[in-house]
Amino acid sequence: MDNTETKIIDAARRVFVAKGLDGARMQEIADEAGINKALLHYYFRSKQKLFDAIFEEAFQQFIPTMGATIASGKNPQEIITIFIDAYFRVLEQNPFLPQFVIGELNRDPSRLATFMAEKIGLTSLVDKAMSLFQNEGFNLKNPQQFMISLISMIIFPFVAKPILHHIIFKGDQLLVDQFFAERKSYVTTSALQLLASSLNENN
Amino acid sequence: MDNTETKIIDAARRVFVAKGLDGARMQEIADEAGINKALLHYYFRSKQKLFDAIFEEAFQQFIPTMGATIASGKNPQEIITIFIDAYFRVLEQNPFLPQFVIGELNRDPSRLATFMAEKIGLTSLVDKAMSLFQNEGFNLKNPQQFMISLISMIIFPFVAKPILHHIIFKGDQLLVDQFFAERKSYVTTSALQLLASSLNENN
DNA sequence: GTCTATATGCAGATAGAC
DNA sequence: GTCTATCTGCATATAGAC
Repeated sequence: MDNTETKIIDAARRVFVAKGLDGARMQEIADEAGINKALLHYYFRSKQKLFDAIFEEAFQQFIPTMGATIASGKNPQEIITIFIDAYFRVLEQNPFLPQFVIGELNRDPSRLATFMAEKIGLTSLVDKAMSLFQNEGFNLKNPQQFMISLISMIIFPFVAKPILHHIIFKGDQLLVDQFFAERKSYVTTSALQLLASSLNENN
Repeated sequence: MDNTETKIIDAARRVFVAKGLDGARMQEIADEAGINKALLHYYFRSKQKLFDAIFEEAFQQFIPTMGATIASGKNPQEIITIFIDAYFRVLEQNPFLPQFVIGELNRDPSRLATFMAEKIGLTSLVDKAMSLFQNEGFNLKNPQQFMISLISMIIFPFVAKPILHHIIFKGDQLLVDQFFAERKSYVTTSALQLLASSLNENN
C-alpha cells in the first residue's frame, strides 16, 4: 500500500518513536510523509489522535505473542526458548520500540489503565505464563521474579543501547553488533541455568 | 539550604524527571519553586541550561559508585553483593532516575559523546569491573554479557514499573511493594548462581 | 534579587481555494 | 483529497520598575 494514510502512519511512526509525543513536530511528520501539515489534520483530527494510533500499534507489538507461545503446550524449557526467540525477532526488527512504549507509559501511566480495560485477555495470559513455572516439577517460589528477570535481560539492552555503545563498548559499533548477535543465546542459556538452579535448591 | 537557587534546582528536578525536557514547562517549575518565570532565567539563562544542570546531576547518581565498590578489593562474589546493594540503595531513593536518564539519552545520544570526553575515568572503571570476572578462577567467556544481565535485572523493573503495576500485578500496590522489597535478594542470588554455573561449564 | 508586563517565535489547528 | 495562507494560543525569553 502506498496511499496517503499509509505514508502518514509510516512517517508518524518514525518521528514519534524517535522523539516521543512532546518532542515530535507535525511539520516534521508532514515532511517525512512528503505532504503538508493540513493533510495530517484532514486524516487525523489532532496530533493526539495521530499519536494514539501509533502508540496502540506499538503497544500491541511490544507485548509479544505470549499467547501463541504458551498455547504451543511444550514444557517450560522449550517454552522459554521459544519465548526468547520470538521476543528477539520482534526487537531486532524494532530496536527502538521498547524505549518508546516504556517512555510514554512513564510520562502518562493513566494510558495503561484504559488500555487494560480493553485487553482483559492479556492479564490472564500473564497468569498462565506464571503458573507454568509452578507446574511440572518447577515449583518456583517466585515465578514473577524469575519472569521479570527474563524479560529484563531481553529488553533492557535495547533500552540502554546508548549507554552500552558509549560506556561499555566505547563507541565501537562492531563490538555492539557482536554483543547483540550473541545476546539471544546468552540469555537463553542463563534463563535455563536459573531454572535449573532453583530446582537444585528445592524452591 | 533554602535559598532561591536550591529551591529552583529541587523544583526543576521534580518536573524534568517527571516530564522530560520537552514535556516540562518553565511555568510549572516556577510554580513548584514558589517564584516566577523571570527569576528562572535570572539564575539559569535558558531552559536548556537549567536542564543540563539537572541532567548532569542525575547522570552522576545513575552511574553508581562503581569505583568505590571495586576499590574495596574483595573477591567477585563479595563485590557483586556490594555492587547490587549500592545500586538498590540509590534506586530505592530515586526510583524515577533510570527512566529519566535513559529516556533523555535516547532522545539525544550526542549528549553522551560530550559527557564521555569529560569523564575518561569512567570507562576505565568499567574495564576494571569486567576484568574482575576474568581473574581468580572466573574466566568468563563473556564478562560483558554477564555484567549487562546483572545491570538489566537491577534497573529494568524500575523503568518498567507501570507495566509491572498494571499488567503483572493488576494494580495491586501491595504486590508491587512486596516485589521490590524482595528484588534485591533475588537478584543477588541469581547473579551468584549464574557465576557458579559458568564455572561448572568451564567457560 | 524579585517582580509585572511584554516581546518574539513557533506549533497545532482551521479556512477556503482548487 | 490536497494545497496555501492564516488564526490562535502558548512557551521561552527579555525589558524594565522596584
